[in-house]
This record gives sequence, structure tokens and C-alpha cells, in this order.
Amino acid sequence: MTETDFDVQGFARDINELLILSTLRAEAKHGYQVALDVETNSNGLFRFRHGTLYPILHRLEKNGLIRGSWSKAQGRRRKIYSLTGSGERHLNGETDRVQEIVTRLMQALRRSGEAQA
Amino acid sequence: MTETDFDVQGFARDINELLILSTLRAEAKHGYQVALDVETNSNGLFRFRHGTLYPILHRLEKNGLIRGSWSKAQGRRRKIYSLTGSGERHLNGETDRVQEIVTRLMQALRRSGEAQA
DNA sequence: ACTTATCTATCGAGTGACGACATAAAGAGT
DNA sequence: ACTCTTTATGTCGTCACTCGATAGATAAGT
Repeated sequence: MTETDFDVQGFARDINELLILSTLRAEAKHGYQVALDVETNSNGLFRFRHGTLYPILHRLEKNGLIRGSWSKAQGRRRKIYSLTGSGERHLNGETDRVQEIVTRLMQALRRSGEAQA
Repeated sequence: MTETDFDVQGFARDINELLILSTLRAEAKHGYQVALDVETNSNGLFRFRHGTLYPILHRLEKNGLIRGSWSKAQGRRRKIYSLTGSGERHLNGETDRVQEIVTRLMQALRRSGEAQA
């Protein structure tokens, strides 16, 4: 088997990361806003608890996929995150990869209902 | 929010469970064969380590989605699993649910690239 | 006889999400 | 002025789940 093995846990983790990264594609924003936007443009299906959100943001920053800078211009402290070049490449590549995996997942789930050799 | 909340971890768990259940739709078989079949009809993408497989089978049996019976007719001890009525209903319902989730996931991932309000 | 493949099982380690808890400041209501 | 809610970020313990390691047993191949 030439292809990389599928990892369920990594897949779940990726989904969360991609949801975050994708909202940053349009414009830079702070974490709290990211969570709101994810919820909005998934029609409320996907949402982040802050106990989940911030650790992921830190992880993404640590991995160089996003870059954060503190803005206390308006008094209220915010950390504005922007997508890095690496992050954008990662987002595009992984989105395609997820697309392929889910396609093949659904194929496997439906196909196996039919008679087999 | 009327719809049920999305749970990433439960989603990953569901994928594994559905892959197993779907192979049992065609015919009853023992655990080891389930793993082989999952690998086969996903073209090697999805595969189960036995440290993952058996706990899931036990969980599914405990939840009444599959039923297992020991067969030592041919000397080699095997536990043959068959899909229960509840299991089949679960499989169909959850497959549809997963389909909808992945559809909306991909929509969210692609849509959020565009300009937002 | 020896090795490999089949078959089931459990346990410990590692990973990751999530609720609870903590902190702090802005805005709204009374 | 005071209080409550909302905004905003953060950590930590717990829980659930996967996965590698380990184990044990039988059948088949050489």
C-alpha cells in the first residue's frame, strides 16, 4: 500500500484545525471571533468551546500555521491571528485530503452493503 | 439550535463503528474477517489494528448493535458477529447523518474562503 | 519440528476534547 | 455607583478512545 495510513484521531483533530484555519482565510481575527464565525458559516453545526478553541490556536501558532499578535489598542485585550503562507498551503492540501477521505469513506460504507466475493 | 450538536470525538468513533457495521450488512463474519473486509473494500485506506478492533466489537455487542456467537465447529475458535435489527437501523441512520455532516463540513471549509459580511 | 498465519483478548500509554475554574475589562441597566 | 451580562483569553483535571505491546492458542505450511 503506497498511500499514507488513515488515522482516526488525527482526522478528528484535523477537522477542528481546518475549521479554524478556513475562517482565517478571509481575514485575520481574534480567537473569540473565529469561534463565532465557525458557528455562523456552518449554520450552527460546528462550534468550539473555549476549552477546546484556545489550545488548538496555540498548537497552530506553535506549528507556524497561524501567527498571533496582541492588540490592546481598544482597551480590551485581543490576540489577532492571521494565516501564514505555510498555513494556507496546509489548509488547501488538507482540505483536499479530507475531501478524498470522506468520499472514499462514504463509498466504503455504501458499497459494502452489496454482495461481496 | 434545534439540531444535535456535533461531537468530533464521537464522530471519529462513529466512523470506526460504521466501517465495522457496514461489512456485516452483507453477511455475518468473525472479527478478524471484518478487519480484512474493511481494508479490502476501502482499498486499503481504512484498517483496524486488533487493539482497536476487538474493543469496538465488544462495545457494539454490549450496545446490542451486533450479536456474537462462538463457533468452534472447525477447531479454530471464532466469534461470529451478525448485525441485529437495531444495528441495521443504526447503520442506516448514522450513515445518512455522517453523509450530511461531511457535506456541510466541506461546504463550511470551502465557503469560508469567500468574503464574509 | 519449526515457523508462519490465523484468531481473540487485555492493558498501559498517549492523545485530544471538554467542563470547570480563573481572570479581567467593557457595556448596559437600575 | 453598583451589578450583571457579554466579551475575551487562558489553564487544568477528567474522561474517552485509539494503538502498540503482550499474551495465548490452534491450524497450516515447509
